[in-house]
Amino acid sequence: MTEKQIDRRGALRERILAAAEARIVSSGASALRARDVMADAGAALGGLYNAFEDLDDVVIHVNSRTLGRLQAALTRASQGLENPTEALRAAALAYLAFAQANRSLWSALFEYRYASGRRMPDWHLAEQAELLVHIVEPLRGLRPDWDRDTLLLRARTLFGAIHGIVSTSMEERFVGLSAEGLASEIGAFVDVIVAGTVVPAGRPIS
Amino acid sequence: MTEKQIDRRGALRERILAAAEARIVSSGASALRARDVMADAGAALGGLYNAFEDLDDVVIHVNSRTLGRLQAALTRASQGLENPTEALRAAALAYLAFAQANRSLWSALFEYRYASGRRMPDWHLAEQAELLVHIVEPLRGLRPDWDRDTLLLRARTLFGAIHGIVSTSMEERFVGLSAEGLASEIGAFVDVIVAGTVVPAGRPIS
DNA sequence: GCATGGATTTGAACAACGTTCATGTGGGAG
DNA sequence: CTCCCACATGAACGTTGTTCAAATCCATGC
Repeated sequence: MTEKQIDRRGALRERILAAAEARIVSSGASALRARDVMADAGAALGGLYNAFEDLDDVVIHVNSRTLGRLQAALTRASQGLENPTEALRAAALAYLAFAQANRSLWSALFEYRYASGRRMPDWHLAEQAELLVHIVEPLRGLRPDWDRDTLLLRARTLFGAIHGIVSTSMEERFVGLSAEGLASEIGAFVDVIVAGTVVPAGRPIS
Repeated sequence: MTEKQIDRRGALRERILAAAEARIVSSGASALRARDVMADAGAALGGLYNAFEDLDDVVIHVNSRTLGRLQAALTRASQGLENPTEALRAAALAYLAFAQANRSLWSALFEYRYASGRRMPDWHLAEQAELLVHIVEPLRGLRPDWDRDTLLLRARTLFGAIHGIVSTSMEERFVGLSAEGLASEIGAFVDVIVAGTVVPAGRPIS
């Protein structure tokens, strides 16, 4: 394959991803249609299956981009914060802010269900696992006595907890809550976690 | 409408719900097909739209049943426990156990997405809100100083957190964890919450 | 320039889906 | 017994994602 062919292929992939992302932003991932995307991308319907495996594959790649932006937002929010509690709060609040500012893309990332039988590809699972870094590091400052496995385990649990609070609220499963109210609630939640996690005063690390 | 007609109508609804539930259990809600359900129920395809509004409506009614069983399991788990911490742990562990024992039905209840534009009916939202009772009561024992609104707010947050831990784990978003490991992790999480929530010793309730 | 051949692009065709609707039917009212 | 209407039926419809034979493109060799 020549360089120009690679460019053409890459350009089509790019146009498809841009079109799919725009449609997800405006109408949600569940309303994404192969015909709409390819019309927006300016190519024939069948071309989708030259550039990607199928429509789910397109969504996965859009999700990968969204994840990159989420990672950047979390890094930006907690960089330079030495205090573990502040870092944890900043990361949790940045997570919430990103979800609120990118509802549809965030829903596609965490709620979209692929066609039956499909599993998320390993490379995308690995990308998602890197979100835990933003929790592991503050947690290490809070509990220097925990080993790597314990840190990772607790970070995963804490991520699930914060994600659950955010998603339960975004789905409006129970009564709605204002954006600011939710932020202060998550701040309070992080404080409770920190208060219950720190090494008890006067009890030396064993 | 005569009584016999009501019986006939009710019997068909019942057969449809039973068939849909069985198919969700064995293949998941996303693989539910109107034709399969009606074949199992022993009626013509179009009959579905006499008994229910549409296929989503069938899923909602299956979900309502599942929710009833979940409610019963939670009530059974925490009844008679006076200690708030124990009651909270019991409810959280029962929630996890139910999810693990009823994977597909649980996923349908909390992850199924209705056709675009549809909202969950109010009566089903109200049913789901009753789950919070199992958290509000122990929380009231832990913090008698909190008023009704605060209790409800914190209960909703805590529900979202526990739900998030369970669902993150069930989706195998990160590395998998054994069933027992997850249970002990949730137990530890509840302990952390309780430790960070109780009225600080020596500080009188104001 | 031009012909060649393999790769890519195309869009008609296909199968599967939820939903609708004209038609058939069964059972209670008069 | 006859009417009548509410429910049952399944063929038909529109919309999907996906496939594939045919058309087209483009780098290469002469």
